[in-house]
This record gives sequence, structure tokens and C-alpha cells, in this order.
Amino acid sequence: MTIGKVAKKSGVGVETVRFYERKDLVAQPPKPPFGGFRIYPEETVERIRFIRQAQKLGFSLLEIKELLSLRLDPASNCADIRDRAQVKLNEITRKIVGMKRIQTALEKLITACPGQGAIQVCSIIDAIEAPEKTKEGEKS
Amino acid sequence: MTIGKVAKKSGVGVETVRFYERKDLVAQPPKPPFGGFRIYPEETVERIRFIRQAQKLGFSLLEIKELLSLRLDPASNCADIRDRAQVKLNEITRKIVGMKRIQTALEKLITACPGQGAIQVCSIIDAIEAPEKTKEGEKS
DNA sequence: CTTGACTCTGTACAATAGTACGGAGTTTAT
DNA sequence: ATAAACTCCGTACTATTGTACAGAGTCAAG
Repeated sequence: MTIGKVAKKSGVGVETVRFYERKDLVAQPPKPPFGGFRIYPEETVERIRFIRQAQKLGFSLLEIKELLSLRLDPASNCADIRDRAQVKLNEITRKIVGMKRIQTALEKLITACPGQGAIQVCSIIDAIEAPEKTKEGEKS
Repeated sequence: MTIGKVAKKSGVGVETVRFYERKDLVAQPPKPPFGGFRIYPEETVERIRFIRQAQKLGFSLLEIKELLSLRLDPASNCADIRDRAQVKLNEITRKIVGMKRIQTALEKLITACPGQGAIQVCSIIDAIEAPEKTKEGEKS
């Protein structure tokens, strides 16, 4: 596959593929020694698709690079990989908790909506500032 | 409160507060008519804290602005707010699903780790590329 | 074997999200 | 009442994540 095919199959522009190469997010295949174009494996398409999906979930390219470096293969130190995976898992779990708070706040807002007058219910801000709401008097 | 206090309480720099003002993410209080510094309400601190938390969850400032505009108060059209909240809710629910896929992939990688030889189990990529794995036959 | 499409390299431009700084005005602590 | 600390305003610089383009080389179809 040439770079144009990779770009088309993964839904990005050629320039974006090259950009990811410069950033070492995908490997650049060697140039054929007697002229011609670089040949890309199918794997590159999968990596780029992963990158784009992960970006939509809010990961930066640096974070994605870290995620992509977590592979159990014969060449990697198992304990090291596992520790780094655990760190990433903790981060992601925290993110999911935060997202769920916003999700809950939106659900509350939607259900509160049709039956109210002037109550000023449920600014989204409460979704995240959740602690500190009951400083004294009522316990959680 | 002057801007420096706001910055300190919300954990950002003064320049960042001004930046958010320029972007209309927080309101800029009026300048006292006969000289002096602007006075900020506590609410500004809460908004900035929300902004920073939401950013950590992967929302852009534009998305955060949209979230912050979803408030049930007497001045807003209830049906409009509800519809926009529903759109945001769908987006966030989809994000949570995607994050959970990565979470599961990391968990699998971590548990697979201690007892393997050369299996090349569980690249994170599988977390997202889940569909499309078996289109025809078993040759891959 | 020419033409058009594609690749390669390098550089430049763009949007988002800040961060830094200069110079003037204001407040406050000593 | 003066110096330190802070505010205000504008501009400019940074990093991330791309996009665009110029000019030369390469490939493949008619």
C-alpha cells in the first residue's frame, strides 16, 4: 500500500499520515533502495484509526503514544508494561468517573426541565464541584 | 475579590482568567466607574474550576462553553435547553462507552501479563477496532 | 512515450489554548 | 508618602495538532 491508500482507508489526509510519522505515532516504512515509493502495511491503517478514535475520547497524541506503546510482545518487559498499563488504567477510570458526573448532571437537567418555574436547578457546574456541597449539617 | 485572588483560588494564572474572559467563558465584571480594580464574584472561581476539570476529561473550550450555557434559569427557553442538553448527553454517553472499551483492554492486558510467553496478546488497538475483526474466513 | 496522478521533502500557515512581558495606573503596608 | 505589590491593556511568543503548497521525482494508463 502507498501512503495515499493508507490515508484513504484510515480516513485522514496524506499530510496527517506524515505528521504522525514525524511524531513517531506510526512507523515510516523504509524507502525502496533503488527508487520508488514507500510500502505501508495494513497495521498502519489500524494504528491511525485507533489514534483518531482515541482523540475523539479526549486523549492527546502524547497519551495515545503511551497507550500504543503498551503491547505484550516478546520484546517487551512484562512487569514494566503492566505497571505502565496500571497507571493508564487509573487515569482512564478517573476520567470515566468525571464523565459520569457530567452525564448525571445532564440527565437531571433534562428531567427537571418540563416541570419548573424559576428554580435555577442544576447548573452543570454542580456536576464537578460535587464535593464541598455539604460543608456542615448534612453528611453524605 | 480581585483577579489575582480569583486566579489563586481557582488554581490558574491571572493571564488565564483574562484569556477565558476574552473567550467569553467567564464574565468580565465592569470596571468601577471612578477608577479602581474589577471586583469578581465567587461564581467565577467555580466556573474556572469547572472549566479545568472538564478540560481534563477531554472537552475543548468550545464544548465547555456549550455545557456552561445549559442552565435552567428564568431567562432561558426550557425546550431549547433540554434539546441541547440531550445532544450533549448523547455525546458524553458515547464517549463513556469508548473509554470503557479502552479500560477493558487495559484490564485484560494487565491480567494477561504475568502468565505469558510470546503470545502478542491484547494490543490496545483491539479496544477500538472491535468491529470488522472477522469479515470472511480466518486468514489474517 | 507522454500525460496525469501520485509520492517525497521541506517549509509555511492555521486554530486552539494558553504564557509572558512592557508600561502605565492603583492599592496598600510601612 | 513612598515602595512593593497588584491591576490593566495590548501585543507577542509558545506548544499542540494539523493543513497547504512548491518543486522535483516516480508510476501507470492510453
